[in-house]
Amino acid sequence: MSNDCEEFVIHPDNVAHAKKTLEDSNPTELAGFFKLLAGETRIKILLALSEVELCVCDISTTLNAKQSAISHQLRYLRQHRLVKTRRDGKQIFYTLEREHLHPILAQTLAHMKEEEAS
Amino acid sequence: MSNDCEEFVIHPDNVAHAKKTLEDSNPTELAGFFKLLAGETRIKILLALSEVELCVCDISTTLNAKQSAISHQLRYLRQHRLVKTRRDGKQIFYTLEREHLHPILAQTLAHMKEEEAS
DNA sequence: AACACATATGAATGATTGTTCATATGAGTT
DNA sequence: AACTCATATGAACAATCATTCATATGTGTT
Repeated sequence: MSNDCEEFVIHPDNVAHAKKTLEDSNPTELAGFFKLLAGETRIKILLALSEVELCVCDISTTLNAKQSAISHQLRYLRQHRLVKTRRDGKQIFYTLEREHLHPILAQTLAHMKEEEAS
Repeated sequence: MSNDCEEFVIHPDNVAHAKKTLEDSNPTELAGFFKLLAGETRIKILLALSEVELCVCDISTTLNAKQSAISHQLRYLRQHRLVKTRRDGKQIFYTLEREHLHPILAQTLAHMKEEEAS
């Protein structure tokens, strides 16, 4: 019935090392960051914005998705500083907030073309 | 009532460009990849394995999590070729499958230390 | 001021994902 | 062969997340 392995340390050195590695990182933040990129709609938005500025309307046309779905995702991206907005009349234009773009994401977006091109 | 913006193209050039960018990438695959990293438990497992080999028991001790939760996540990581296994008697040891580790993830794991250390 | 358009948002619904419990499998030990 | 330990897995449940619909806000136009 019991699974005592959780009460004994089987490989103390490795476990100690792994625990230290964990403590030295920030898994929660990391996972949170990847969650942003883990949605197809959000990734599409980021890719769509990777070279041009688009208004909400353009984005929903591009992705062929409902305006409100896009708006909700944009809010999420906005809150996490991945995109920024500019109002022009009735329209609101979105661009990538490149300064806040985690180097990892920047690289990813860059990588994409190369890989797909080959 | 209507929101016609989805039927008219507001900024044709930008939309065309964005559509092309989208077609040239693979958003579904990309999102799928990030989904792997978007779980706190999975990221912790990957971090824990980043420098040492661990058996399932060690991992659940390290993360202070239930064995079956870990096993389920390990299966997921295995299926996606992020980790590989080696059996030694009753125990099964997990290591990162570095060859299959997407460059993005490899960099991320490398980055971590540097950033947290500073 | 009334209207139309672009975007945002709240609430509800549906889909996806993670964890748990119970149990199965497979290896070593007696 | 019976038993124990380590891991895996199926099914149920809980939690999280994305999308929809209805409606609100804010801007420009008549």
